[in-house]
Amino acid sequence: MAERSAPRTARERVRAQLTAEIVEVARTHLGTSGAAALSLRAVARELGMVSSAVYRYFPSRDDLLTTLIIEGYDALGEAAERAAAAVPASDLLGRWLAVFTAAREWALARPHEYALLYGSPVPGYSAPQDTTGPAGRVALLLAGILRDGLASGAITAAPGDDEAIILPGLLADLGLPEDTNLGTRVVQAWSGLFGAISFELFGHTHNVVVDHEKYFHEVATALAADAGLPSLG
Amino acid sequence: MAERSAPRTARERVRAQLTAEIVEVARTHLGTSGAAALSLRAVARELGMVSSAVYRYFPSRDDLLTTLIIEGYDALGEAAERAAAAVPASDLLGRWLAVFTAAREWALARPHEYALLYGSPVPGYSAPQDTTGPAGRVALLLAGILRDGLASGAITAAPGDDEAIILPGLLADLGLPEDTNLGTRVVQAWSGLFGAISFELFGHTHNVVVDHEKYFHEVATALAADAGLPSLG
DNA sequence: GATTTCCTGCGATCAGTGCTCGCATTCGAG
DNA sequence: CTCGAATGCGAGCACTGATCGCAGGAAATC
Repeated sequence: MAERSAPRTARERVRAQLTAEIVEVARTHLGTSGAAALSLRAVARELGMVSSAVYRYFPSRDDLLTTLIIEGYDALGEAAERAAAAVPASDLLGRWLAVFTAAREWALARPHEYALLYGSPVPGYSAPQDTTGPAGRVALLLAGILRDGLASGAITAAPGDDEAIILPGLLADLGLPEDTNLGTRVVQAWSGLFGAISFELFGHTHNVVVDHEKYFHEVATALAADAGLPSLG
Repeated sequence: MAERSAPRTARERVRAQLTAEIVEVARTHLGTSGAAALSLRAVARELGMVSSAVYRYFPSRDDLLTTLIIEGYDALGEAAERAAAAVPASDLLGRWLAVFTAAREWALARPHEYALLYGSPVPGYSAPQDTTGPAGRVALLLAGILRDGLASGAITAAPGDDEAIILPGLLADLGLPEDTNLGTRVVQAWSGLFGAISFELFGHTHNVVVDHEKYFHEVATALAADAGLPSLG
């Protein structure tokens, strides 16, 4: 298991590359056809190999999907982090809105991949446990903004029941106090963010909202206000 | 097309009943296996007929799913309406919370059916157009509460850009003014409601929220406050 | 350097799926 | 009573995910 990250032998190198190629082709197919239509055999065909050969790299179709999910969470998280980092750290509302907008734009650019992350869980019905890390990156960003605001005094947290609602260890990890409602507000904003994106992307606001961008901005600022962010960053 | 609702001949009667039976068996299978695993052949087997016979009743698997979706929206809407009707009409916050709680409980009781409604759109990627009616019933309820509050003076609407965000004809249908933000808040609450349910059901708040019921109540009241509902109904 | 183990790809195969089509049977309207 | 429409059946097509035994070649061991 040592030196897993640095493939020494030629065999390991070509295996790593072929694995990456399979994922890449799969993501392309995912983007055009959707997750339900993703066929392991079609991926194999496009790579010029027979279907059973793919099973040397992924034990099942669901494992391939899980890889796509993890990479998707990572890509989305990185996009949000980059967008937030481009805003002055003191501009709390600006960072908040940057995270929201980046997440929406990432989703709009690849709806099927987004649906894989935040739609119905497709592999069986068990939430993949090893995806919790990458999946939380966006929420981490939002929590970080609140923590910074708390430290700088820009935010005065309202008293609340966080310790009874949010997993206590998580609050500690996030650096948030236990007797306020900041943790709840973070989760609410997180859930509201992807709820809004899902509603737009899955067509629920079709024939309801005419200016989706403006609506989204409205939701983002409302959630920011709920979390205690002052209107002027 | 006349007298569609009252089947006269024996043939029409048995056809209507068999159609209903197919849907019922399909919903059972959906509840245990999930939408992706719903097999038309399995449904046919359970009904003692051959798979091709089902095609006399539903032109395709997706049409069967569409029927399940529409019936699901209707059932969910009816559950929410009944819960809201059980609260005194003057208790605005009580009605609001009743809608929220009823929707969550409906979803928790049948996660797969809920996922069919508010998860990733499964038939191809086109949002079924004939589902927009039943799908809006919950949103209609929320809008009705705000309209009542506006009429009784319990709510004073904040000025807003609704006419630029929400489809104007819809605002008129809902009886909401055009120069406030009530329409936007309704949609935000609607989206936040199902965002919260989806997050809980799809496992995103696993290892994050410990008391889901309390958290949900918190979100519901926060969205009510955003919409202008006073804390005491 | 020779040998043996392991890795990899192949082809055949299995069970299952959605869906189509032609053939009987049966029901209901004329 | 007759004829057409509705209904069910079974075979069949093209496809899927997944398994298995077999061959060739790379890698590790002797």
